Amino acid sequence: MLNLKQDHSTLVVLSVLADGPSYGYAITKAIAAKSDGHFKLTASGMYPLLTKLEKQGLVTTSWEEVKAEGADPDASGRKRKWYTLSPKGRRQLDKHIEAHKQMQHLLDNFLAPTATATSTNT
Amino acid sequence: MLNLKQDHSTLVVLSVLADGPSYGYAITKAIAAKSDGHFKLTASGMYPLLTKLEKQGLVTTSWEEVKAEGADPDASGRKRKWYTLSPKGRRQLDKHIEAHKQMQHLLDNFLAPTATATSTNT
DNA sequence: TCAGATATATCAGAACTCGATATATACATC
DNA sequence: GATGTATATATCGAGTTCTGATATATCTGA
Repeated sequence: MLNLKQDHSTLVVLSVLADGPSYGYAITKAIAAKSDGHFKLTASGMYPLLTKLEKQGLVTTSWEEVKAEGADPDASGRKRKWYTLSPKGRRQLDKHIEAHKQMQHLLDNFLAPTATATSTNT
Repeated sequence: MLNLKQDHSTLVVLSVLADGPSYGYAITKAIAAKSDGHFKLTASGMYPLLTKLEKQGLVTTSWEEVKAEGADPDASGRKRKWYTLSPKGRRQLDKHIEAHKQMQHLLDNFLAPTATATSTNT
């Protein structure tokens, strides 16, 4: 079980929201499912991050009541805070993906089997 | 210019040392060169990390004097602290590489082109 | 002599991490 | 109706990490 750091969390959360609006609890479940149970983003990591994304204008939010089946329509039940990826957020996701790919590419130079500097022609 | 975080720093530093012993200043230069000038690991990130690696037994160290050309052999000149990858460090490097590859693999699930959330229907 | 490169190292304010805690509803089972 | 588990959002705080600034000292070339 790998705890995600902010960089990866941001990438992953924006990616999940690119599939459509969602809310905190569902996002944590989606991340666990999509990573085959390997990624873990707990509430204490998720909510501060979502608040940050909102402040940066990458997501927009709205509250919605969760009506229980056959519940009194006037009763106030549990609430969900929905997060929707904004156009700015989508552009940011693209940037994050690009940056991630560049990072991977650059790291490849360090992951190669320790070459004994043989022939390296250009 | 990307500042490296500890996870990546560790991977990259151990990787550089896998090519042979080196010292702090040279490692920062090697990282910059190997990453085509994109990775930056400053002194304030490098030395605490090297100390940590030493404490963990991943590297062994030794001081060596840098003799100036034609200098008095008895004069005490500038010193270098050399870092050598230990067998434990090499195993740790392998583990880091493996973990990194798994992370990449898992992240792929989130980087795939999002179905068509940019819905075209009106 | 002066500037810039080499070389190691710490400091401190800021940011981040993450288990624990708080609050509340929903639902199945006993 | 009590009990436990899942759903749902959110903050706290001790510990760790990050990073520009600072300190110290040597070497090299103009």
